[in-house]
Amino acid sequence: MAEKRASAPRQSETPVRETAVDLTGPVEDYLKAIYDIERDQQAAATNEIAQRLQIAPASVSGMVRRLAEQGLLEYERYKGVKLTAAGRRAALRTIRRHRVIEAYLVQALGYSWDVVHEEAERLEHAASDDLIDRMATAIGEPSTDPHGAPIPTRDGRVDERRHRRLSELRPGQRALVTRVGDEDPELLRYLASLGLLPNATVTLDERAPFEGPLTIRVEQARYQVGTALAERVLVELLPD
Amino acid sequence: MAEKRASAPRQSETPVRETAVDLTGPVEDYLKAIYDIERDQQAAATNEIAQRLQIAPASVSGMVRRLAEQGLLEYERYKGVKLTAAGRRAALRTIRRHRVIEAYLVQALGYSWDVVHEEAERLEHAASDDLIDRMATAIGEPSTDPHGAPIPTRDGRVDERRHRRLSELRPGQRALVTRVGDEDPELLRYLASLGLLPNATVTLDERAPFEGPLTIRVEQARYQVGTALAERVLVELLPD
DNA sequence: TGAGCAAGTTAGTCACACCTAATTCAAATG
DNA sequence: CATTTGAATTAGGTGTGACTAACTTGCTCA
Ligand SMILES: [Mn+2]
Ligand SMILES: [Mn+2]
Ligand SMILES: [Mn+2]
Ligand SMILES: [Mn+2]
Repeated sequence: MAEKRASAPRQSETPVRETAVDLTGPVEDYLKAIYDIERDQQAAATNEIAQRLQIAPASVSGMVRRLAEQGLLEYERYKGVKLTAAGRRAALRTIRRHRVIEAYLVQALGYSWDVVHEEAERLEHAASDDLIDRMATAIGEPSTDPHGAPIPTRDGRVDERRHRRLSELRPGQRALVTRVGDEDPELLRYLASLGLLPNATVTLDERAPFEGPLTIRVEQARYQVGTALAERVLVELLPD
Repeated sequence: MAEKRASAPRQSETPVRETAVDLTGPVEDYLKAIYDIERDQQAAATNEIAQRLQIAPASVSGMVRRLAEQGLLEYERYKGVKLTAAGRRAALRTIRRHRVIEAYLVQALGYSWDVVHEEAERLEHAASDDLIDRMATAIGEPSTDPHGAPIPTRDGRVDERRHRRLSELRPGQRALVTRVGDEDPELLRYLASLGLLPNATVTLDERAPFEGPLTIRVEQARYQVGTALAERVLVELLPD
């Protein structure tokens, strides 16, 4: 027993500005969510954070104020939040953990890709940096997780290329699947059944009007898929 | 994101007696500690629980009352606590997790035995049953952890044989090391340097009077060790 | 320009898990 | 059998992270 708890009492009299140590699980999840939202929009809105974390917007207001006081966020009331450098560093550390864990579970323990997200969502807060590094080494330092998301390096660098969505292709265009949404096990199982995995080649044949279904080809096979699915598949355009 | 939190709000109006679901990390540690103490004494004293968990006795009083209300403990004020059947089940589940994790870290990831306890102390609360089973399978379903402690089975059975301490041997007796204390990394490193690992054969040569140092032999080599060390090494007597 | 409304914040509450200080209890001792 | 004492409990308090209900704010559109 005798483990350090995150909720230990403040006993330091000197309020020294600490270098982002020992964040709680919930805080790590906030930072991840904000990092994610910020990649699309320029600032993360309260409601969007709340939706991703499945909590009430009022709860987000409170937390966000505290994180700003700790120097992890820039926050102006009614204006949304942005990560500070410290906040971004912490977010990337957690994201690295999450993705290394997912990759390890699949490659070393035979997990299927549709269930690893949930497990990683908990383990990311409990694993030490050392464990994460050992896992990464054991599976050959992969550069992406099982869903194609890039794994940040130990020192917080990450491939930030923004890919286009399968739904944005023009008929006739061929592309490489680079990354798919990782949160919905059902979606992942369905994608697998279509062969729509990272590194697969996909061609958009037709698009029905008014956000209608797309006709795609994946390695010879033809499928019709909805836009909700096509929006969650990121691709890289292939030259003709 | 979107993970289930242990600190979710109570929204059920019906106070149904639930079947021990979803315990928090601290609660799991309490149950483990109480299980451990109960193996030696007949009931776990408040102060002893507090000491093991490194928290104030007052905190234990409060927690113990809540756990009793949840049906995990039998508790009578000023009389100490005992695990109920449900409490014991939960304790053994956590202990299984802890020990499987320790074994996996050593056997699959090359950890050294002196550091795995701390890592397991956190991971035991985050890993799913499925992950634990996969880990166990991956390393061949070991029956003990790296320190010789028996791993409970999936269905909560465990080898409860009580071993004697090295300090209790009589001069001339030969014994097999079965298990050593797992919490102190320094002790573990020292034991390793003496070769005093599970499955080693040890002979007690002499014992100095008044709790004095013991002279032991481990595979030909002769050492003098203190009683504090010898109390933390469990052995099984070998016939002459 | 000023309603109306959605987004966001504040106010007040709760459970959890810890703390210190003060008090109570039980068991041993003279 | 009263006193002492150490173990245990109670009282009161804190920080975290959630909630609902009530409010403010800022933006859009008539
Ligand atoms: Mn994921
Ligand atoms: Mn998480
Ligand atoms: Mn251990
Ligand atoms: Mn623990």
